[in-house]
Amino acid sequence: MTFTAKGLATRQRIIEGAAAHLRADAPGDVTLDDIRRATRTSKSQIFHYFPGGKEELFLEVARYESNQVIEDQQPYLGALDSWEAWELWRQAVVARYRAQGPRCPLASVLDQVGGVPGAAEVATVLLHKWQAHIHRGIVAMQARGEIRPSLDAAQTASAFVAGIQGGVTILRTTAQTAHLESTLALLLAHLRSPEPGD
Amino acid sequence: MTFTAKGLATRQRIIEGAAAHLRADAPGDVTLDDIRRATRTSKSQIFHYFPGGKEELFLEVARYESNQVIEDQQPYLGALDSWEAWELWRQAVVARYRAQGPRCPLASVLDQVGGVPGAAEVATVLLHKWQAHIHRGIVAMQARGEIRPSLDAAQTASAFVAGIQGGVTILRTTAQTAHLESTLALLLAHLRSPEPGD
DNA sequence: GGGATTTTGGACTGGCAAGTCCAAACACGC
DNA sequence: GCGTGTTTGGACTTGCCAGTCCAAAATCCC
Repeated sequence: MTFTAKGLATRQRIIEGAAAHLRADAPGDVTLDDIRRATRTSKSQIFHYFPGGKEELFLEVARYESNQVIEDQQPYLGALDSWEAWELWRQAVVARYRAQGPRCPLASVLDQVGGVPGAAEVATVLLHKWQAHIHRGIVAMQARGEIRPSLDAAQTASAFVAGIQGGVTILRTTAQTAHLESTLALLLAHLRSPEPGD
Repeated sequence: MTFTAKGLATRQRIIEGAAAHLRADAPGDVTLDDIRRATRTSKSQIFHYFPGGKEELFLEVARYESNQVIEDQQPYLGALDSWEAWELWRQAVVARYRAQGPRCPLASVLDQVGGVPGAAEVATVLLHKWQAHIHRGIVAMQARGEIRPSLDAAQTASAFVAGIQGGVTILRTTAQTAHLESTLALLLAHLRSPEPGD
């Protein structure tokens, strides 16, 4: 069961085609026939390249979209070492989710796979990476004296991730970015707020 | 198509039985036969009391669970007019979600109905109520001089809702309350922080 | 008590979608 | 070219589940 170069290309085409299809409006319940149609492939190809069937394919798509989430915040997220970088990052996050609207590619695909353990793992890994970037940024800012040392970097990074996550969740159901923006504004203000008594 | 008292009791039993079933571990895809079994009713009863079928029934369950979410935070959420009340409220929220673990009753049922407009509305109404309570609490605290007047009450209430929402979402996939707790701790600290320059 | 109405049981239907299977086309090394 | 392994098409099977239907039992109201 080894794949040739052509085979691998087809496999990739299926993943990306499925991802594109899941990004479309209100995908609802997506069937393998939908994917088949969207990617101009046949049933046997899907099972040939993803022996685990639907679950395996969708997990692959979830990994793909999960990488996109981080990618879309670069280069800012990777180098939060100045107030300017933080500001650009905030704008990138808001812009990305504003453009995306209520359709969240990653959430859509995770909805499809449901509660299998692999899905939780993809989400957990993403959250960790995200939080680690923010944490590094806060520590860097503290090192250069831009953020008060008494601020709990771990707690703050955790709150950032939770706030963004919540803002995006609310965006998905209300189609409003207001909550996402409020959270980011408040958290950035919190970062900037001086030592009490300064 | 009018219902007698007995009929209404059956109808209610179906709603509550379905809610209980949806709270069980990993409900996955819930079928009407599951509900039928869990409530000791027959197919015809379900369609008799919920002519709209699965969608109507599950929306009813969602409304029921949505009320629970607010109820479980009372009486604190309705009277956030002292630091003690805020603290008790925070504890109630954390305790509730810690007890609930990764299974969120409301999220489970909303997962089942999917993207129908009614589902979004139930969620939106809940968020609004929740946010209104918090907003009232902040304004009340400002009125008695416990919170600096320069704090943007609307933005902060919005961030609270987003942060809690995100914390709960993360709890659902990681089974950890850490993010929820970080967010609440940070936001409460933000409420208490003094006027810059005081 | 009796006729009208509501409530209940559960068999049945129809459609849909995941996964299987076989055979045909194709690629690649020799 | 030839044989072996890979890739592709698509018909078919299988099982599931929402929703329908009819008839029996219970209830209500006069």
